[in-house]
Amino acid sequence: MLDINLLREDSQAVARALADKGDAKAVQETIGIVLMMDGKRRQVLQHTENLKAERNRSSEEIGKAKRRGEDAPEQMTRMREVSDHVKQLDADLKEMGAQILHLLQELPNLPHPSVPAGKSDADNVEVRRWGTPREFPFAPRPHEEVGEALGMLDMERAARIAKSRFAVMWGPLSRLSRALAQFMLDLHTREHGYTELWVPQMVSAETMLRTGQLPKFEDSLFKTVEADEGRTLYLIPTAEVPLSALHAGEMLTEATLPRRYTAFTPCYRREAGTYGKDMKGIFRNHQFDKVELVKIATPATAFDELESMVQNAQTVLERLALPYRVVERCIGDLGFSAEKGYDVEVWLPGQGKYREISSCSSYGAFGGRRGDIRYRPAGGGRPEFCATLNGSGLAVGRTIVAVLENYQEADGTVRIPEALGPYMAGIDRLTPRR
RNA sequence: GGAGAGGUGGCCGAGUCGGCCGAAGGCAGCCGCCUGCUAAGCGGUUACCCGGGCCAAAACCUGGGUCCAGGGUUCGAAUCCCUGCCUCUCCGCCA
Repeated sequence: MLDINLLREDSQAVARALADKGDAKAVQETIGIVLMMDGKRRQVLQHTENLKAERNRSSEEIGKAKRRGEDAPEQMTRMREVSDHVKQLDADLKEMGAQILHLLQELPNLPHPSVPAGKSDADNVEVRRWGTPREFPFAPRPHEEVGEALGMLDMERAARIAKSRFAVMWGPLSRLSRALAQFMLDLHTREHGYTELWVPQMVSAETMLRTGQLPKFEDSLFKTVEADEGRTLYLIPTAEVPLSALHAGEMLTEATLPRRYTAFTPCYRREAGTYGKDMKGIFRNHQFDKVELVKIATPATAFDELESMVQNAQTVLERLALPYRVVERCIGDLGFSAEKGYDVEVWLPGQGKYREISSCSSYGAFGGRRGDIRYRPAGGGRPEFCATLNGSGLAVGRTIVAVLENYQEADGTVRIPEALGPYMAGIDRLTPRR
């Protein structure tokens, strides 16, 4: 959520900055309405506060009179009217405030000036590349073929017991999944300074609102059905949701910042509107595992924290010897809440492309304001909103895809990356089961 | 599932028969004094949010709101009533 003061001070600058991020006209319009309503609300607010001041004064006088043993019937009658009036005005104010808040929440974050221009992911800017894609003496196959040939990836039975876009992994492949998650968590907690958390995988509608998932992305969430409709729980689409909601409404002390959290959870996504896209295998499924990284920092350090977070994600791929590139997302591809962000894309020989395996974003104070996470500055002074960041470190499902494709051999076997040695109980190669 | 207790400032905690309570006291923080260092001690100070004034901004002044949340009673609610959420204790039950 943007700071409304930004709009009051220079709405044109905000409108210009947001022009490329969404529907420029709609944004312009929203800003106009917000300012109009804000002005009106403040007028009513002043009026109301004057009445309240009068009421407070009067009530005090009445109190004093009563203690003297006197009575003040006329005053009480008059204040009764004032009170009724105030009640009505308060209700109006509440309504106006809610509307303004609602509109404010529809405005996306301002892109940082360093973010490259552009409309879609096609305009993202490659910032670095690591590793050399392996030369195959045969045509490398896509992961679903490799997995199915191994007899370890079973999309058919998964579709039968659930529906399409679900998977069953057998034996050593299943173990590979677990090994990858374990490896990533160990890396981030032991070497990158993150604290591992175990969090709810279902959260309240309120939490979904506070983390920006609702109302916009209702279509892409799975929700549960409960007897009490008011308490519907949603399955998390990413651990970012519970992690970034963790300190909602809290006041942190600067000395404890930045907080670096990581959590391994399944993620559930409806993937509505993606029919026909990445239909094969486990690249885009309704359920997948992910190790998530979340940071809560001071706004001043947010960009440094973003850079180190990307580095943390890269390290996972480097240890697994998987070639990747990093692109900086352009304004159009930045997303609603981000002020700056990078995607890490892993090389997939089966597709002959680099594909996203991690997305790291800095939300800045926009995230802290929306989630109401503040900190008290070290030297004292007024509380400030924290900056929030998040990134994948990494999506386990897609890492499996990358391993299957990059480590496949002509004979249909798949080698296990060396870094996973300690986690695979001596298995160094996946060989077809019979 | 049954019975009871409770949710107060960064933290702990007091709030009597509704008014003099944004709230005693403590801890922690900050400023100053003192002290070879440290520890201790002494004095002062510190809630948050939103308007308005002033204004480049802060400070400051001023008004309002906030004692889990939402309603209600009342001239006036941290204090009374209702609902919800959460926590704790005891009993039962299940793992």
